[in-house]
Amino acid sequence: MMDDSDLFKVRREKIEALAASGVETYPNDAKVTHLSRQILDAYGQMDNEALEKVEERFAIAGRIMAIRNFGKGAFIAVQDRKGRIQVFIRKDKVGDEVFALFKSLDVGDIVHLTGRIFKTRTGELTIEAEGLRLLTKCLRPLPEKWHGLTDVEIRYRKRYLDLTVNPKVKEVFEARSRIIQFIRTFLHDRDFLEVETPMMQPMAGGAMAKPFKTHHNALGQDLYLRIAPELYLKRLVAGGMERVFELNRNFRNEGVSTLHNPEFTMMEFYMAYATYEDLMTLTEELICGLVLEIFGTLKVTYQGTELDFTPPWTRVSVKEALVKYAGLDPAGLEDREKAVREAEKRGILFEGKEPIGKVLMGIFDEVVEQKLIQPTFVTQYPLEVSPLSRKNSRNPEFVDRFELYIHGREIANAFSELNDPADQKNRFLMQLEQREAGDEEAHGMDEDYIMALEYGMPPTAGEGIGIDRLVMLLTDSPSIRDVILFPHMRRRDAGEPSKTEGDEETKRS
RNA sequence: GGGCCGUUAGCUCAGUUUGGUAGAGCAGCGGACUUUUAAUCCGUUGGUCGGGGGUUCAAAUCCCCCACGGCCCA
Repeated sequence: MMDDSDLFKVRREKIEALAASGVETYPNDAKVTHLSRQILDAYGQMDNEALEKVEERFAIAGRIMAIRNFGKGAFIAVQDRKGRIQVFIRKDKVGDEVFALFKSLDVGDIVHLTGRIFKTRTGELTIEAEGLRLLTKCLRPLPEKWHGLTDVEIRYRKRYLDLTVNPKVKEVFEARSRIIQFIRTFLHDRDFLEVETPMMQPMAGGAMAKPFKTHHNALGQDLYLRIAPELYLKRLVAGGMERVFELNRNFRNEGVSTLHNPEFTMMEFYMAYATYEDLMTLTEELICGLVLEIFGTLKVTYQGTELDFTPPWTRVSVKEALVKYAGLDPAGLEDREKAVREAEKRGILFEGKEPIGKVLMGIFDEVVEQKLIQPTFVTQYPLEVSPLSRKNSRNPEFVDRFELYIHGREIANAFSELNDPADQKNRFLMQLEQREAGDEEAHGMDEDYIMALEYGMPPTAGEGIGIDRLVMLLTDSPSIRDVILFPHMRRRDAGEPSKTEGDEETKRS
């Protein structure tokens, strides 16, 4: 379709002409000696007198991002993975043949350049070209040099273009990589073992969410994409892997928004002989370490709001938070009827079957969550919404759990794990009741997990941290799509179901 | 799921209120120019106006449906 556009045709003809003249059009033998950044760092401070004494020759490669032509000379901006450097090419230096090749090049072409360095009149360190090769032709015009690519839909669908022309985008993903690297190192340093557990599970457990369903043809078996790795990781703890973590994708069959992508990255870790209180301290250490790594300070700005990560962070129970942030009368927390009335006052309606814990959390989600701007640990969650969590010793209606909120968003969820198999079985039965009452997200019964607990899992604390949301905070990104390279987008040819798709996928694997 | 906004040249955008031959800048093409950096100057090509239907002598513009996206709400 777009192959017919004049711009495409002109560029294809250029490369066909080169091929016809005997030039290898897609060579792969070009050797690179320097990155743009290395040259600028090493020689950027020198004046021309000093640069003249530099005998070294530099070979760079990258994409042409700008061409400024002057008849028998030209400036071009070449972009590699570390930035851009300017190259000056002059006819009397490179000769007629190479200069003619240069004249046929376009912005977007990937080239190899060799030469010496000097400074221009305006003081910019520049390579004076002695050699030039076209490595890869860019057949389609790049977005405009000044405004760039701003259409967010195209940015997400064609991320390669976004990365090429919007340098900030790459910085976000470089930060993401550093964040993940930091987390791995942090946990390895504390003797955690990184593991990988099934993403395709016969039943999707470990969280309350709707799963994606798929099917194994040879086994004739339905499978679910995991909503959490939790139950497998705890089986590992039962097996003696006392400290494990997994940093990988979860899948939840829910809506998409600036905070939700159907697949998202979660880091879960489990630590035997620790409690949820130990994990609060560990979480402060981890996230403060990250914030310092990325910003060099604990006070950072996210979307115009200053966040202060200086520990210790506020710790407040769900009930205290309901009183403090939602203005509930403490008496309204006592029984279900009063709680429902409090909820109704705030416009939140309940059908009539939800246990009190769900009612309290309903108010919490609606009213309190958005007010937790500074890093805050919310503790002591109702039993009904925490089927895998250990009961609090003093108040068994609540569990030893916390969630970390920053900027009104849940960033982490952790608890002292329930390792009493009888209690766990009862909790699953409670969940089944909720499921029968119409709660599609209620947890299912996992007999094998209970059996693992029957063999014995040591007292353990576990936590999940939403990596995408954390990266959003640490890169000042307003949307989760800005921190996921290829966020899920609705297909554009939605009306036309493709018959071959399934076949292709089988062939590929 | 609901509300609002958007979709016009490869890219960034005017043009829609008030229907009357579809525009600009950049990119491209031709020409001038050997220290520019959004280089400059002269000339010039390029459009199923997201898709479909309707109203009208006439629709990018008004009406309806659909697709995709963004923001807000649930």
